[in-house]
Amino acid sequence: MGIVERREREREKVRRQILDAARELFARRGYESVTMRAVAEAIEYSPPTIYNHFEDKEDLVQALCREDFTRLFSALNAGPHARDPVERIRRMGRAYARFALDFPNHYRFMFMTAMVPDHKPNPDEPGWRSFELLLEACREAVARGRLVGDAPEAIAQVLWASLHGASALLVTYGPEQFPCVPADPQLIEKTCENALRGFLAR
Amino acid sequence: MGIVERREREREKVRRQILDAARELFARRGYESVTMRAVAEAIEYSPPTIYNHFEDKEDLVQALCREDFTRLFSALNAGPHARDPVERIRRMGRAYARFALDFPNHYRFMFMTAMVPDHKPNPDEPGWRSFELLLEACREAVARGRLVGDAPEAIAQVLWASLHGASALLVTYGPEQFPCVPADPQLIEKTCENALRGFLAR
DNA sequence: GTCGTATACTTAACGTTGTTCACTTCAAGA
DNA sequence: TCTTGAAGTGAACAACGTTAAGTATACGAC
Repeated sequence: MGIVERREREREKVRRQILDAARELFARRGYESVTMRAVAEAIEYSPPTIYNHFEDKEDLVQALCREDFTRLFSALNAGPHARDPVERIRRMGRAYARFALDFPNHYRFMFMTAMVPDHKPNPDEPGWRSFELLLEACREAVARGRLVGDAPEAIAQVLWASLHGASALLVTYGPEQFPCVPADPQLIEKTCENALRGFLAR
Repeated sequence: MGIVERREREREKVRRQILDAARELFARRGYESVTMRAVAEAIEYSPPTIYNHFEDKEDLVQALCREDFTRLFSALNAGPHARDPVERIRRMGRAYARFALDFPNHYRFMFMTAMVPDHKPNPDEPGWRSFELLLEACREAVARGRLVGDAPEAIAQVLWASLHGASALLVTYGPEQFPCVPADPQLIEKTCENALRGFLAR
């Protein structure tokens, strides 16, 4: 009865090829440059074959991003587990920003692109799970009196928003194209630190 | 010799019609929905006519955004001129965020979309001029000892990044689709205030 | 008034995109 | 041996941005 398993494996293998080819195109040149035909050509299949594995182009890129974001969340979790929750937030912030700068097209698609209007967030999504990590650290920091001034949920959102802002500006403009004055080379670090400082108990 | 002037007026009138039709489409349904054909149909001309007034679609939308951003910068400048530079920053922040939420598609295009790689920022661009407003207020605040901890240029960038982050998250997800916990209804206000607090002299 | 000329505009088309349909092929189960 | 179901393909469709070629018209010069 290994037949259906073998078929399943073969199917999975093609799916993998599609994802890998699409990732290459997507990471290098962004959403618009991932054409179904280009992906098909890269794996030496005809374009309609992709539709046997993915509903449409958006579904394909979503799957792609979900994979890579899963890596991010491992990165957020990895490293020595700092005892101090504030230090933990700092390290997560650095890993988060590093991901944004290393995979700007993924970041753009996941955090800077409108979803379908009726899309409800889902606890299995990496976005949800990563925010939970931050939220947990904030809860602990508030419980220990290290962060003050608001509820952990609000603090976590403000911290995320601030760091997202710095990351998104760099993803959008690059360090070279800021208006008026060039981007501060430590913009991310400073934004993260300043947002924390606003909540830090003294 | 009013003939060339009249011709010029007629030409300008068509240009206006194009911009207004495109604005309607763009504001309501975003960049992708602004098709040259749809704009042409709205003004009852044939599609190629648009190319007599704009180089291509991107040029059209750029012109559109420049117009509306000019309004933003008036808004940033308007209102009673607060004596206290920190209060001025607060008010600019509110006007900025209001613009982002009122015109999310404009905001997305100007601040969340990659420009052509070789594009150099331009002092006449509204983005540049608005940042100058913020920078000026920061310089004054630092000079008066109201904000401390870094150079005015760095402070201005961190403040902008933080506020942009909150605005961009709301533009992307809307208040309903945040992961894990719903968006704090005061996210913008809190992010802005927290970023300021981090630099405030005590 | 008549003749070139420049300008605004349109029709038709090109090349590309995402996606669908009808068809073939071929292995698995009855 | 026949049937069935899935995988894969070629051709096509509609929509897109954009361009080329041609037409009409209003202008300036004779």
